Amino acid sequence: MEDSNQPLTKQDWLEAARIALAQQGVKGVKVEVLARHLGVSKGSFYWHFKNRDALLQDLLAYWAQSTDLLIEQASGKVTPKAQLEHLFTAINKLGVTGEDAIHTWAKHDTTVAQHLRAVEAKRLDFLTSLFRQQGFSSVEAQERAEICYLTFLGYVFKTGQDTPSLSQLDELGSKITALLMHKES
Amino acid sequence: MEDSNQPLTKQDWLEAARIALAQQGVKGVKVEVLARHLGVSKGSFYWHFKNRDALLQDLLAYWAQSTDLLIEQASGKVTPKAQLEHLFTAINKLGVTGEDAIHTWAKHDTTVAQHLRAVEAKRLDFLTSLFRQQGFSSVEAQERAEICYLTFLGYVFKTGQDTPSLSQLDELGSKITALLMHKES
DNA sequence: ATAGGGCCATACGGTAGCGTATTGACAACT
DNA sequence: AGTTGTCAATACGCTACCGTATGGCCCTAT
Repeated sequence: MEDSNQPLTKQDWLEAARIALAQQGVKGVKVEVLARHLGVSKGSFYWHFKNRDALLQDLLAYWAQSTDLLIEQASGKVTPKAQLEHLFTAINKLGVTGEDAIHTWAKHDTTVAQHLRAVEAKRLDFLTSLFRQQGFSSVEAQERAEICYLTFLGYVFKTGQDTPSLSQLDELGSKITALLMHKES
Repeated sequence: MEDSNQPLTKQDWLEAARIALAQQGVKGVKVEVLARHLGVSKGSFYWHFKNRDALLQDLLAYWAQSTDLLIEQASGKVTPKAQLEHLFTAINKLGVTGEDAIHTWAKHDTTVAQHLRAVEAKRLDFLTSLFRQQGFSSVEAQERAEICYLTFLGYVFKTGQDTPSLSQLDELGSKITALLMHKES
């Protein structure tokens, strides 16, 4: 499978590993399985990577980038509401890359846990700043940011397409934005 | 480890498996590893269970019960607000049994997916009924129930104790209840 | 043409885990 | 004392996977 008669690149392996990670978790990222899936032998793998751990490390860095890109992209919008909504739609377009696998992974690997903590700090900081721009107090902004983030996490974690009314991430984003960005009085 | 010189029961194995599932995911539930952890050989395991799959099936049923118990318990409270808050505190007391592992598991096992769907339907129906009792329309109640549920999922999925302000599930429950149960006008 | 490097196949030894088969310790009952 | 049932140890074959060692093919540069 996946024949193209072209020599494989490190990126090809990374992409295959990313898919395996998203679908099967870390323990599903297996050298010989990836090799079979790419239509080569593992002799190829050990030319591109020192060992399996090296692949996993690259994979982690590869994943960590996406948050930076998303935040940078959303910062372009003008109002906080628009930025928050844009986040959801952008994530929806990208598709979710296996956040759940990363979180599960982080439970057993200290390095992964550290990276995850850093990434989540960035995400929460950005969300908090949005709510503060909306006029909420520091504490209130932080709490709403967390609820917003947890809801997002819950969504990407659910993966079941059986959500009745808020099936699309877009719709969820709109609803969340309306509920949490709304200021009374 | 875990010596007590008492003969093991099926429940002992189930409990050990439950912990392994929560910590390592399905692929972490290994017969020989559990045996080592229980201080016996796997000869014991294959007396209590036909094979690994049988254990996993029992494990799934074991998990599915908890939702029924929780809903039944929460139904005792009078107001919808109290019921919702009670859910969070009760869950907090029980500790979370590895919801994330179940969800990840469900991605590759159709049977698990079905059970999970059923359990989640129960949960959402209950939450929706709470919001309807509060006076929200059918659609609005359903949407708020989903957001509430997703937030909960996000919390149990996060597992990182680094949540700054809403670190306890109780606090999150209060905040969520206040935000979502509040009716304007 | 030939020498070297990029990319991969094959073969090997090692470990971990599943499941089976056989045997054994120990208690309770007769 | 002997029989039976409960629970567990041991030994075995099988598969999947990791990592290494070695050699081969093709392309390019000299």
